[in-house]
Amino acid sequence: MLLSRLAQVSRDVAATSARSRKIALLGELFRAADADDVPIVIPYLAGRLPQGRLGIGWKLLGQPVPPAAEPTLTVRDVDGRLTRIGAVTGAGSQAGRKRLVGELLAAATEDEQRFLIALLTGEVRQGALDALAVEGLAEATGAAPADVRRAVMLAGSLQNVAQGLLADGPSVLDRFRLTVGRPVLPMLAQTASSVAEAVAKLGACAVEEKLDGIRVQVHRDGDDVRIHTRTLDDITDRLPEVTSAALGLAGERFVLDGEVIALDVEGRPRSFQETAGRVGSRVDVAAAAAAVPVSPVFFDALLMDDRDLLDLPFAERHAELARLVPEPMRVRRTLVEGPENVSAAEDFLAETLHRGHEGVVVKALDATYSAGRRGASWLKVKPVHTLDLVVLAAEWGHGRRTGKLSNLHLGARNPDGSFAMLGKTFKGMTDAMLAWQTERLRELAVDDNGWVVTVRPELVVEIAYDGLQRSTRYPAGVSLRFARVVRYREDKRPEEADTVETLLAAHPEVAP
DNA sequence: TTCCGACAGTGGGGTCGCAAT
DNA sequence: ATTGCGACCCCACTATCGGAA
Repeated sequence: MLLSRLAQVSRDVAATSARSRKIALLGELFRAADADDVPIVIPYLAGRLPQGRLGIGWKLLGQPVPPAAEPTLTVRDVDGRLTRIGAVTGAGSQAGRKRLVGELLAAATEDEQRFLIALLTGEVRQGALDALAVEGLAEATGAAPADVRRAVMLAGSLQNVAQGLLADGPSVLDRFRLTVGRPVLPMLAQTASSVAEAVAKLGACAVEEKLDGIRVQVHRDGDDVRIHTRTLDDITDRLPEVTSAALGLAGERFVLDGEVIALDVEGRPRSFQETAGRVGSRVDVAAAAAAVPVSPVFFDALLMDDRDLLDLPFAERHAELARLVPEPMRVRRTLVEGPENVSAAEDFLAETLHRGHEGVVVKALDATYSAGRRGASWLKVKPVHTLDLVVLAAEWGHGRRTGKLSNLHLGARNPDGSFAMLGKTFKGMTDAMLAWQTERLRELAVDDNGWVVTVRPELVVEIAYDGLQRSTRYPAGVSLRFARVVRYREDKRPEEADTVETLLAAHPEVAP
């Protein structure tokens, strides 16, 4: 199949807002693909490369290349070239990769170039990713969408399912079962604004501490232990302590879900930055582990011996977990029967925060494990802080925000009346707010370099954030974590904005 | 007819590792 | 030795479609 056909379909998919139409277009393309093309065509149309990321970003793509006049590239040709590009490493590799990418782009038409660049940078913005590709695949093969979706979650990959399905039909879907050693997409949580709201929604539930670490799925099969992240990357080699802990449990075959976190000698959590730095260290793992040891803390069991637990209610999965894993290696929790016991849940949240953790996750006791979904049966609750900050500048938006000032630069007051930038945010704005702030900030503009519009510091905005973190980038030595706009404070003057001093006083553990 | 679940988009800060400077 | 880039951790929120109620 020619690449030009994919580029055309991607354009058509982007051009329609109707999901049913997007799915039909994808299904049509998948039906037309040869068996050999399927492992390439499906990930491409889901916006991903079968090879994973290749170390090619905006910089390496360089200046525009004159396009070819006629489409000649086949998808298999492109796949082969990209595999070779990914294999280039060592000194001179950037120049080598750049040359090969340039040759590939030179062989592509304008349309194909657009698609390839989007694919390589991970920015195929066609309003359809994995979920709609799954629907398209179901349509192309006559399989039930729910069955395909489940197989993909269990396989951890759309590609494998697609290949089997197009070769052998819907009967292959039963082959995809939870297997030790093959990671499944983890279940995710939605946000609730309070414990009371979460308990009211879920009824009988477990309230568990939410640790600010790295999500892990741990598989053990005899002496073999594998550890995977939320995106299913294999990080086994970086976490010898977790491997030892898994081997120390009195079970031969299991799959557990949990978090790894660095704790200090008193058992209090170290900062997320420390945990993330440790888990990210690959070169000298022994030194990293000596400096920042991490602990696994589990909250769910997906498989035990040869029993798949995914469709059991959480209460039963947890009972299995508790039989295998001793209490210190499980998250702390409390059970709540319903809204009448909400104060117990609130007390537990307060205790958890006092112990230095991030918040709680409220989980329905009757819920099955919905792999890969951000289901409504897990609700996280974290405290939210707010500040009144001053807009120092704003950046022009992209995509559907093109022509709107989007990303705000936020500042707190210094003693001398100047402002210290604490970070940026593009979150929390409605379309109406975007329109309003674009107009208002243009009135205040003192400079526009085409990317950033600098403004007189007069507009006050209320910002919600999850906490402070150490920063080498910003002048106060701290930055806001997960800042988002709540509302504009036109009733406030910049002299009334919050100060760096009060901010640091509110987070003494982070203050430089 | 209205409501709501699921998705995609829009980017944020930090850290590590690698290659280039 | 330092700098810049890309990958991957963590993530909040809004708009929209289309099926459920």
